[in-house]
Amino acid sequence: MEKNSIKADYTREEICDILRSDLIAGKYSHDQPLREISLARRFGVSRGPIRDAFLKLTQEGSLVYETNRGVRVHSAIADEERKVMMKMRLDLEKYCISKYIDEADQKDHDELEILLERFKCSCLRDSLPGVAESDLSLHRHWVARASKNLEPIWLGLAVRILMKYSRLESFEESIEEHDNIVEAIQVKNKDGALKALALNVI
Amino acid sequence: MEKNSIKADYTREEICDILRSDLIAGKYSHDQPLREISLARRFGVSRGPIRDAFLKLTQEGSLVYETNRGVRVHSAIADEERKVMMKMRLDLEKYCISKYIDEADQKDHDELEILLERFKCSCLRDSLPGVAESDLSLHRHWVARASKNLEPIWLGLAVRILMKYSRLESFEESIEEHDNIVEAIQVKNKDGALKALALNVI
DNA sequence: CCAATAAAAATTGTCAACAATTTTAAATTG
DNA sequence: CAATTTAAAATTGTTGACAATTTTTATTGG
Repeated sequence: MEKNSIKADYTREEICDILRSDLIAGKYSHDQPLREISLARRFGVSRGPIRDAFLKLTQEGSLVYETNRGVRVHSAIADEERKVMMKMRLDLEKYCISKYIDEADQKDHDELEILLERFKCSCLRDSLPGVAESDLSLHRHWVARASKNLEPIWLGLAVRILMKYSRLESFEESIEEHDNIVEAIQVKNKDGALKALALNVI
Repeated sequence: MEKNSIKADYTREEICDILRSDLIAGKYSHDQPLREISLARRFGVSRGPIRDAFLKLTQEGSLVYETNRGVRVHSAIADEERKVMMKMRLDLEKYCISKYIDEADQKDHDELEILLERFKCSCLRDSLPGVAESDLSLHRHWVARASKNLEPIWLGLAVRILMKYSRLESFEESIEEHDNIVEAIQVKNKDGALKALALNVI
């Protein structure tokens, strides 16, 4: 019944993704330490894969690591820092969407539609963890398709930005914003897509 | 005699830093795989710490990881991607220098001077690995002092940018550029520092 | 009762062994 | 000889054990 008590065997990547969406959803409070052993039990693996996931999330910036003391949730970012990050993320994602419009094929468009649908479902039915995860997946789709090089950089920005203001969003507004972005992409309207993106990201 | 045959016990962080500067210096060719066992022997540790370092460098973007196949050196970034990254890095570092000028105390300025001196020595005496490493350390100083949150993001950008064009730089020019940046910082001349930075980073 | 010290518990750091997978080399077949 | 199959080697994935460190608890002395 309880999600966390499922004892399937998870891979490193799955563990990392699950922890990331937990963090975005605010499931752990700021500065709270994460323990290797308890998470190892939760995911039914040994400490190795947990440590791997910690390292990745540390590099992304959502966790902080101190020698011999393990990791804890990063403290909240300041408004000024958030503004810098937003600007960087917007620049990056603009470039990616522009490239995506040029290069995406039918298969990409199909996947895009599925991800958009999944995001809408999450907004209507799920609670925050699901919404955060599907929002990230949707944006990640065009970023990853445009540039595998920029993807990890984008992810680090997006996660930290989401961690701060994940609570207050109006879901209906968010659905409309994403509808506008995807619609513009589908008709290859670059200007429209970039403007819609700017409204959503800032 | 040979650097790589030294068998001291290195920590995870040291291994990560050494590998990073090796990568920046172009010591490994593109798409070349890095093997856990041979590096474990080189650093006199077991595979665990090597794996940790691989994960960090993968997240930064200089290595690529594939399941059951390990890591290999990332292929070179395209010019367009590099331009996007440069813009992001410049924005980020401008914010950091501006904040650094406001907040740095005497101890910071002392450290800054030492790092600048070390960079100059590297330019005059060392080969590329040393220059890349001390260049990164110098910039990292004001970034880390201004924001621990932005530091990992900056590092990811700086490393990828350095990896592409690390061979052709003129060292004398680079010394002058960094002299100008640090001098402006020391007299708290924000405009001058930001302009000097823009000349160095772009 | 409080502070300082000492013992115990909890946690992280590292390692070596084994399992699973991939790559390379050898053998087989047409 | 080339293509396929099979066996061997190399490499990564995971685990449990033990060492080193940190944190918590218990003890002691004033």
